Amino acid sequence: MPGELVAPPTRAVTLEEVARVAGVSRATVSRVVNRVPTVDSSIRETVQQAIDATGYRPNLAARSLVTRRAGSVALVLPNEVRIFGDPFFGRVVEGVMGVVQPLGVHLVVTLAGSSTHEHLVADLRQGRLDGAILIHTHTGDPLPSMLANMRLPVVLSGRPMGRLRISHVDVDQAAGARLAAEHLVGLGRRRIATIAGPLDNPAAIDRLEGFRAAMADLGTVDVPFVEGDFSSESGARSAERLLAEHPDLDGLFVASDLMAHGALPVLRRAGRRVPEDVSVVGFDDSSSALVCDPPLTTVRQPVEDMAAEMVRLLLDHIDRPNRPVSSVVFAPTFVVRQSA
Amino acid sequence: MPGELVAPPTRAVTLEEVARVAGVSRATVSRVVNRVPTVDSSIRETVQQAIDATGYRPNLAARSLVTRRAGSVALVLPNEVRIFGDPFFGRVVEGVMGVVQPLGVHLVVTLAGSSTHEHLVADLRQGRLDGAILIHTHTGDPLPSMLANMRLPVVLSGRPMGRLRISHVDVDQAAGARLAAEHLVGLGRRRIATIAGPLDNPAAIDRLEGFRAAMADLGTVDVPFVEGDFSSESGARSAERLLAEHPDLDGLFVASDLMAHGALPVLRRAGRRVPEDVSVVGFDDSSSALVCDPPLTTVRQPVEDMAAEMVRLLLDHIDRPNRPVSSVVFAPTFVVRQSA
DNA sequence: ATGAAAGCGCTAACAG
DNA sequence: CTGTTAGCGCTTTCAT
Repeated sequence: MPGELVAPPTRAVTLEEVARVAGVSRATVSRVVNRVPTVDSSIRETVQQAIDATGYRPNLAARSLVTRRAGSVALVLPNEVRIFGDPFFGRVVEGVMGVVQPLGVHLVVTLAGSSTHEHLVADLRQGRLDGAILIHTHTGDPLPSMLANMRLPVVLSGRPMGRLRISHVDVDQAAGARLAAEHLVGLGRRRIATIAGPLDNPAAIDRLEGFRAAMADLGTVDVPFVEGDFSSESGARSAERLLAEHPDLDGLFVASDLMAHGALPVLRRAGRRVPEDVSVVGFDDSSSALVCDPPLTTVRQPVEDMAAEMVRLLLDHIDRPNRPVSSVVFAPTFVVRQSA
Repeated sequence: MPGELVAPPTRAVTLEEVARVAGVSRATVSRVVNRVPTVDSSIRETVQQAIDATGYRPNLAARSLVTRRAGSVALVLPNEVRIFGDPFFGRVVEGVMGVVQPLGVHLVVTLAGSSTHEHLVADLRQGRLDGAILIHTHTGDPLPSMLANMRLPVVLSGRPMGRLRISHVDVDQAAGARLAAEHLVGLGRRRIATIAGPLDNPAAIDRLEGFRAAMADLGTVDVPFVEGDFSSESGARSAERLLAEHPDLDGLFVASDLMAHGALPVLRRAGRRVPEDVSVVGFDDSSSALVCDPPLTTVRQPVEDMAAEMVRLLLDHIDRPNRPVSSVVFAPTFVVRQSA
């Protein structure tokens, strides 16, 4: 009966039916589906054929009801995603999807915010969500500690503030800043300044401190800096201030590509050519680094890899509730383009 | 016993327990939870108190098993999200979340791609997903027609190619292009050209045709154009070609902000000041419009509203499987910044 | 208006 | 190694 297999069955196929077709019990079919090793291979064969013939697909709701596993994890994005246009996001999603999708695990996206928190906690506790990945959680955000205290599976991007014990993934911020310092100094720059991120943010702190430490090692103990907020607009404002206070500036390390993106036009309008008059180095290697004029030399974070590692950690926490907290730190790389 | 209510219950509260506490049957509690009107108000009251006291939350898996509703919808993003850095994405998610979150519906994000297609179709058919929103689906992508043929709830962003009958929401592309044309001509520009998007894309086609039609109405029948691919890099290449072929260019309509972003530096390096020598108008009002130098005058799509409308349409399709296909078209607005 | 009971499709003891 | 059985927590007739 050609055509029968391609036509969508009106009614979903159940374990029961497969069992009937294969002439075995539901339990056996279930074992085959779940790859339980202790099944006679000839029976397994028969069952598999019945599965293929019927087009059986497990009903996840039913499974979820008994296993108490939802098969979905939350990705909690900072609200700034919309404000700043989030150049990061695509890379994060890609990295996460790479591991989650082959497993058939759903990625539920959520925007941080108090009303979300309640839903998130409820969903996690109800078992509608198995765990959560928190991206760039805001300082003072109670969510990380709340989830950690409830012993719910959670992984953070970036180190947590304070002494919170939560699994997280980070890039070696200080090492990245050092790469920038070495490059700038290696270029012969001597009047180097930096635009930092918001200093209530661990990543911003680590980049600034790391940069200063590296510069000190390279012989410069005093590095002028101004604090931005990671937005392109704050990059512009900060560059203006820096230029006013240090007109002889010849090197600039900007703690995010987005801020660098904002700083570049300011430099240009002030008559400074990049990279001839001042070399500028960014951080992230986000998509905005490429659309900068000139294209930005920057410290690259392996965001996709980091995101993939976050899910892996999370899934492990889900599988082994008593798994100890752990953190993994990735090495940054340096991407030389035209701005330095 | 202070502290008892705040401590997370080890075991989830079930309907059964609430029923016991309230002294009624499970069915009654279920009715209260689901706001069935035919419940005596005093009983409803009692039950509600029991619910509050126990901190009861329905188990969605159990509910889903019987209602055959997953309570989650998919958001299928184009793969280019990662390549182009997707300035759109934040706005789409925000719009969707605005309607989905209060309803407790989960948004499952997916990246377009053949391996995704199988999963998506399977999930939809098994009821693990209630419907799907397809963003900027690629031309020739079989997914839209596949889902439509299976009569699964689906909504598209942008009009479908061909004669496919699928619910969708779009912005009035031609009207947007007309706004650009009128602005440019109103500025006194007479040597106007345009950088189009990929012409296998409905939006790109509509913008180009709309622009030409408007220009014709304004007295110019021949508008030079070159075809880009919506990426910033193609914007740069296209601007180069246009400048080479039409050095006297004084007005430019670029079919996406990202391409305009790429075109601007090319103009500058060619010695053309924007907006003094050439006025440029973009399309989208994505985040990249703001980081352009100078900030981009552009045609704004009400992306958040459009996204919200997409979910509303989708949820309606889910609720009423025989609901007729419909499309809603939003009016663009014009945002004057400094590039024109 | 409320309760009793059936059953959604699946997994997991427990026997055999 | 396989089958039987008992639920998982909820909604929904069907009686009452």
